[in-house]
Amino acid sequence: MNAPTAAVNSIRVAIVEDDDCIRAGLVRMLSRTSICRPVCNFANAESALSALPEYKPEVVLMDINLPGIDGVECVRRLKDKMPGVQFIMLTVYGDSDRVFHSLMAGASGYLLKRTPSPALLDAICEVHAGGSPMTPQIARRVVQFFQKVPDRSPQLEKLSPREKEILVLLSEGLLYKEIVAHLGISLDTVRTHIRKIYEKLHVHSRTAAVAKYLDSSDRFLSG
Amino acid sequence: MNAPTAAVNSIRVAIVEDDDCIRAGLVRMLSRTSICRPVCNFANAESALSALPEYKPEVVLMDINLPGIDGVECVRRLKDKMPGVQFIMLTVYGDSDRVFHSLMAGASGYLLKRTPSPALLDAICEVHAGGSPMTPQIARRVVQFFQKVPDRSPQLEKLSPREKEILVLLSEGLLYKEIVAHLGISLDTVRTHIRKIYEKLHVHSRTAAVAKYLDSSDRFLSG
DNA sequence: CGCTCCCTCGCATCTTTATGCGATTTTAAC
DNA sequence: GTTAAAATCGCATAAAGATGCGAGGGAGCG
Repeated sequence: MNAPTAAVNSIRVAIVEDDDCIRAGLVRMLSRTSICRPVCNFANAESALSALPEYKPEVVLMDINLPGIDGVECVRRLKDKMPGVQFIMLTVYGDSDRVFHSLMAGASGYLLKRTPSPALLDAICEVHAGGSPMTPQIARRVVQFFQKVPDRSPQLEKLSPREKEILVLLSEGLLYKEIVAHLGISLDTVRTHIRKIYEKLHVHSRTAAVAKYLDSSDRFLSG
Repeated sequence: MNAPTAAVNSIRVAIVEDDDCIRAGLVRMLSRTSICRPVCNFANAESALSALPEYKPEVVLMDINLPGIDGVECVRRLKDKMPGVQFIMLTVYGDSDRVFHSLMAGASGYLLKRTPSPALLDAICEVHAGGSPMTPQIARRVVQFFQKVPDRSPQLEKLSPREKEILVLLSEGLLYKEIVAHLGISLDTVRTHIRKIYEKLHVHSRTAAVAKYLDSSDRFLSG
């Protein structure tokens, strides 16, 4: 099974890349394998946006730097129309901001353009199988995101258990009277607790307290 | 240069793993290369916490499942004492919650125990070079974090640019009058915008709006 | 025992928000 | 060239929130 002809079960791949040379190279590379098949390719986001969906690719290789509409925005719009399609971003270097914007736009993988062909093929398979291929360098950028809150806010730790409990309810948008109903205490008691919370967090409004709370702890997880 | 003897410039690796068999296997494997060198190994977190720092490892392979203090907590405490050391978590399968807890505790890599030896060695080098090796499956878990609102909050997208702008200010805890000063518009205009925001988000208080906003979009990035 | 902290409750007052019902202008879309 | 949406402003009223002052009961500590 080394025939370069398109296998029926090969992964349908689309390419969006403005450099003619690189684009042709990718097409050629994909054509030489049986696991992938280039079904279409575009030199800019505009043409990809209008014509790419017709080809029903399963995986899209997307250059992040495109003239006009850039790769991130292109992914955002395409992902909206084709939620099941997997996008791999290609970039010349790991631009931190764009990594996140791409991931948030719906991309699943993030590779450097100088990735060798075999690794790129692996990545296409991985992303097609539900993984998120990315270079360790780029992964580190992502990982650092989860580490940037070293000591979950010193002020927050000064709150008493009851105060933390109420702060959580505040952050969920409950009215004072709803907190009253929820905790079975009087309105004035709620006021007193919140007053203390404000003192300890050095704020003067509930939204500021909530902002400080949500901004300085693991709003990510349950515990 | 195939001598199993410790090279001077080899990466100093520590191992924390409660399964004697696996631990011995890792030590043996690392001993057979010139790029790494096992400098110590422990069967539980407690002994690692007290003795590991003395050996000054550069990379630590940490089993996530340990009796008593678990691997995540162990990393948290060790990372506190040795910020420059890189930790790679080892797990039998990709447990979603623990992935994040590990990353937040300070781990940089996350691999499955069944990772083949060459790949594990690569990972040690990568983490030592500032990367974050992880399997594509685990990377996907991390990536999904940035996408966890598949259609990034339908309601939020209905907001006009100005409304989004004001919502951001609201979420930072600014008073109406502060928003007035910030945007150079009248108090009543701010009211009108916020009224529309409430309508579109189906809420009736600023905190509820902020909660909805922070809970369903990119609180991560600038724009 | 006195001290401190937490949780509870009350009253009074002032500020901030929420919302109903308007309006005009500009710009983009059909 | 009408329609629609966005951004701007105004007035009025009612609800919610912020804050000052005070106070009693219980848990824990030196």
